[in-house]
Amino acid sequence: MSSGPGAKLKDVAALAGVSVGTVSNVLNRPEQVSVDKKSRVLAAIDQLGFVRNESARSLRSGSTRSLGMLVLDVRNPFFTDVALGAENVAEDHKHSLILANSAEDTGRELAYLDLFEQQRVQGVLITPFGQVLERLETMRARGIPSVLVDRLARTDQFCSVSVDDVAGGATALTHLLSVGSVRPAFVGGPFTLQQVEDRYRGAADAAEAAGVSLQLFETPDLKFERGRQIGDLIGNLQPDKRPDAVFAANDQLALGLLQSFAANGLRVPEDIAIVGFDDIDFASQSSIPLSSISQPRHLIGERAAQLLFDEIDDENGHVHSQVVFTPELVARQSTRRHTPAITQHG
Amino acid sequence: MSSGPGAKLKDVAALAGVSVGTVSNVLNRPEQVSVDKKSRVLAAIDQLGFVRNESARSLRSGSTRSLGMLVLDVRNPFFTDVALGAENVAEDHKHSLILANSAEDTGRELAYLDLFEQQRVQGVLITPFGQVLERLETMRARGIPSVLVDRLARTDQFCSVSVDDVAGGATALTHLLSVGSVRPAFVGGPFTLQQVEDRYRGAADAAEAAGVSLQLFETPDLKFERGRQIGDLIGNLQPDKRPDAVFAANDQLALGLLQSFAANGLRVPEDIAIVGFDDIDFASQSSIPLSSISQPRHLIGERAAQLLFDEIDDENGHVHSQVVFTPELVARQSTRRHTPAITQHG
DNA sequence: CCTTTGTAATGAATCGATTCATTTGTGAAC
DNA sequence: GTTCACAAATGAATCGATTCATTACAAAGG
Repeated sequence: MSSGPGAKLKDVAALAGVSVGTVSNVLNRPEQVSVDKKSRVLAAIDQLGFVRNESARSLRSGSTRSLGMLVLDVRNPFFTDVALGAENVAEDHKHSLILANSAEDTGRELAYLDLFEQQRVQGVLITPFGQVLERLETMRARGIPSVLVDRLARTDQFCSVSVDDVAGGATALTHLLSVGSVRPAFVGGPFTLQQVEDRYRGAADAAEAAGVSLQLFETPDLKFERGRQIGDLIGNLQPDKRPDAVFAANDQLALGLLQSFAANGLRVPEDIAIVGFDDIDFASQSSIPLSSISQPRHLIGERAAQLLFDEIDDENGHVHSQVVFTPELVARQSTRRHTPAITQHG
Repeated sequence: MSSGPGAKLKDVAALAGVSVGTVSNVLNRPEQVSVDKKSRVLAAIDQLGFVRNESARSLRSGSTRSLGMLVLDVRNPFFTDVALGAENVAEDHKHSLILANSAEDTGRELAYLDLFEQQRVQGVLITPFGQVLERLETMRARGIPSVLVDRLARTDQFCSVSVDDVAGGATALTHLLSVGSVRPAFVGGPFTLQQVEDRYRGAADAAEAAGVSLQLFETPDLKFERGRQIGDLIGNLQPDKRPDAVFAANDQLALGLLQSFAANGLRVPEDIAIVGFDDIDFASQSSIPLSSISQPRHLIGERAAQLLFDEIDDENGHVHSQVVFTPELVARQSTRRHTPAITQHG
């Protein structure tokens, strides 16, 4: 198990007194090797500290045991959770997952796709940022299939795993109404983001169905700071013109609103209720625990990886499918119904 | 730029009417190739959609352009930030970074080290969990050096990049005293974690130097839930026996405390001040922004990668060094001095 | 005109494991 | 005793790029 650097298959074979083919068989088809030779080989491997050279293995065998995964932001726990789900499945298939970060940068996105191709990964999980579908098609033509994650494939050329943002938006707004809101508002943007668009549409439709109008605060991004800014704006409105509940397009914005309201002396949920989207860890860890719409992150990663292996293993018979999960409400204190009889202190 | 799968160097050479050696030169030493042949080769590459096979490249050249990085928890933004810093440096060296997650599991840790060895990465950045130093030594003997991240190397056999937790602890406690605390407490554990031990020691020493006693609430882990639990415990103490300020060993704990205090009607910082450690994003995004001790995460990753390349590039002349950063206080509302004259509302 | 020098280009050998057609060995069946 | 079937083991060919010793050619110098 110790010894000098660079022992190779040949050395192991020599020490064990067998052929290189046999050593390779011990590694790859142990059931075809007699017990005594197998143990001699294993002993030799141990003694020499032999580590198989993966480059050589995959060059000859034509298959790397790895998948590539390209996400928009590794710092975002949503994506790391999805990645962990995918990694679980990859592990079951004895593959490893190479995680890369496009950081919402077209150049980086293409560079990593190049890298994945050079590494000859068996398949790619990707949340696309730029216009890469065509590129992904040519990659598939060259034998590297891909699955879209957190994006609905509009064509039937791809498998995809996503979440029904329209339904999520509807759920959020219905919840606000159910806890007594009569002047709800939506905070989020830009509407060029499909997910923002969908979440808003779901909420707007639900409001209309209930005969309530939905106020709109459009933002250029979904960041915390922006939430604080909009929160200050809302806090300065006359109490009778101020929304009594807010649906924020994601939790970052919602946390920004929450901080601003706390600073401006607005009570949550008594003066104004808040529901976010994503249910990141910190939603539940906020001083006033934040209600949110939760996506099955781990499951998204798992399903995506399963679909990918499905295509890898059955190149021809595979039919693409679109998996759409319905997100669920997690109600917490930020939308607790305010019962006037019992004034809450906490 | 498109076309069928699997074009190889040989095909490119044939199409361009040159030898394979020349094509390889275009890829690796373009300055040694005449302009016209170079352009013909590039045209052929484009036409065939040739993508170089990285396995073959690294098998022959004996060098993979990649580093391995093994962290305790990819979900923790601290580690992703460190990884991004390391990735920047790797990129400058035209290397890619393979990020893996030991998830504080000895088995996974060893499995990934195996994987890195098989992949023949050029070097490893690691925050060790189990007893792997010996293993890392044999890896180095086989040509794969490593640098310890967020851990001080006790031997001079390794480079390491870490943070002075003792100093950080002292800073935290001194700060609490400076904003008027007379009954400070420390929350954290287990003390088998070096970092907890160090942070406590720093704080305890600072307290002693100031002639103040430091109350200790020891915890079996550093998670949010635990913080809430301890928070409830503290909240139930008699006001005159209750600490007037808490230093939490990390921000997760601190956020748990914060939530508990809010729920129990304790005002922060008026009734009790809180300072955390790590300065994660959500420290500043909490309803009551949390003071914290900030570590230069990005810089830690950069320095670690630089040290690693230093050893990779200069195998022999390299001398190991220990880089220790001093963390800095970021004071926010959770430790704002309470001036009795002006009662704060926000 | 011959030699020298230097730049471009060539292509066979090579990296280390896997594969597979072939050989060896063993026991059963006739 | 010969044949057959089957399992175990062999080792040469192979994957696709890189490397490097060698060749080709042109320009410069004498």
